[in-house]
Amino acid sequence: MHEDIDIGTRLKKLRHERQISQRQLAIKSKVSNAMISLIESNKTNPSLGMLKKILDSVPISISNFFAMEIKLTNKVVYKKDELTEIGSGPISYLQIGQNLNNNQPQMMLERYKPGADTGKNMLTHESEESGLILEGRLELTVGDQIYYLSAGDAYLFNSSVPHRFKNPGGTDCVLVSACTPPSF
Amino acid sequence: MHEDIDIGTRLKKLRHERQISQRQLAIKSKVSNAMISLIESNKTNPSLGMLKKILDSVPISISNFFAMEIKLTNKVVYKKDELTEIGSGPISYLQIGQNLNNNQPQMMLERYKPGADTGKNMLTHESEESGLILEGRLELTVGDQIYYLSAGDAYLFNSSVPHRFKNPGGTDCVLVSACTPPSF
DNA sequence: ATTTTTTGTTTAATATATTTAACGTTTTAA
DNA sequence: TTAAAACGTTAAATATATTAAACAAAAAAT
Repeated sequence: MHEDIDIGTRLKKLRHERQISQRQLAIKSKVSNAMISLIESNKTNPSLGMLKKILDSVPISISNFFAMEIKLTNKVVYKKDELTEIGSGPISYLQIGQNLNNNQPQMMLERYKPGADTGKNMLTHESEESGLILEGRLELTVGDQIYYLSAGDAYLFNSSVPHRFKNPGGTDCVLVSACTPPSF
Repeated sequence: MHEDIDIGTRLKKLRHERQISQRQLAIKSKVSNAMISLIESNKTNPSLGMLKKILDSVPISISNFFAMEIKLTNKVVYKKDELTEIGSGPISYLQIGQNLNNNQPQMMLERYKPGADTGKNMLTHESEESGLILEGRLELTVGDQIYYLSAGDAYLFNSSVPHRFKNPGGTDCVLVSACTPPSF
């Protein structure tokens, strides 16, 4: 159900990156060095005020501290045929990159065949998403509103609002989208 | 020096968005309702385990909870001629949306005239950026590497690495890009 | 070689987060 | 128009985070 977070290794990693000792960090943040030790070994469940005091001295924001991820790849360019297909059937999603981090935009080249539809049970996820139509027409439902877009038009909305994509036309609908953080 | 964070109103706002009462939230997250009340009125300094237990039941990540911003607009669709031009001269940047929040992808339709160049002093900012070429050719420099891309090709890299865009061809280069968080 | 610092860990003392149980107020049902 | 349920707040009980102080091990200094 509720798994606890390993803030210990997170903090230790951050501290090692900055190359400072527990005691140095303790002094900078005006906290006991014992506290740093206990947190790093996950022997305590620190309060937010405590964590903030420490992170403020680094400095790094709480948000970024928890978004902090390990760099995996140094690949930059993905040739036309190197995009990874993560869709199937009447909807194709060609994603730029693989194993995306939480702070990266998930950019995709999407193709909807005539009539293709994400379905009547609406999509919701914790992201912000944006897109721009390249070819064809798109029927976009966001909340209780229905919009019709054609080539050149664009959208931007919070994905926690229920939404749906459909190609109402007789030709393929092609669009480029970006989603932050990645939705799947 | 160290200012404390107002997680009280943050949580209250989140709870109101989801339209649930303190007690309902308390039950969902298996926490006492008193705790929710105390947190929302900033009368206590909750532990991270406590906060996570609550946020897990919403659900929302700690990172996003602290990145959470006030919604400014409910505009969803931007027609072809409603994109906002934020470039000038030989490079055109048509941005989707205005006054973007920190957690939104900044998506742009970019057009580089022949020879257009972001300049030899490289760009660096704290973001992740991605793009896909629609027309023409692009010379992309990231770190000490130079790449050549044509229609259909794409890129994805960390913007803190110095980078540069140039159109080396004789025709316009058009691409769609996404940057998280927005770089300007 | 032997202090002298600096490292990270641990224990007991104490400060405070969290719960349980009660409170008064407002909303919903009958 | 009274009863019952749900709302958010508060006080005392208790569980636990945090500190101060002492610990052994390793690194640096003399």
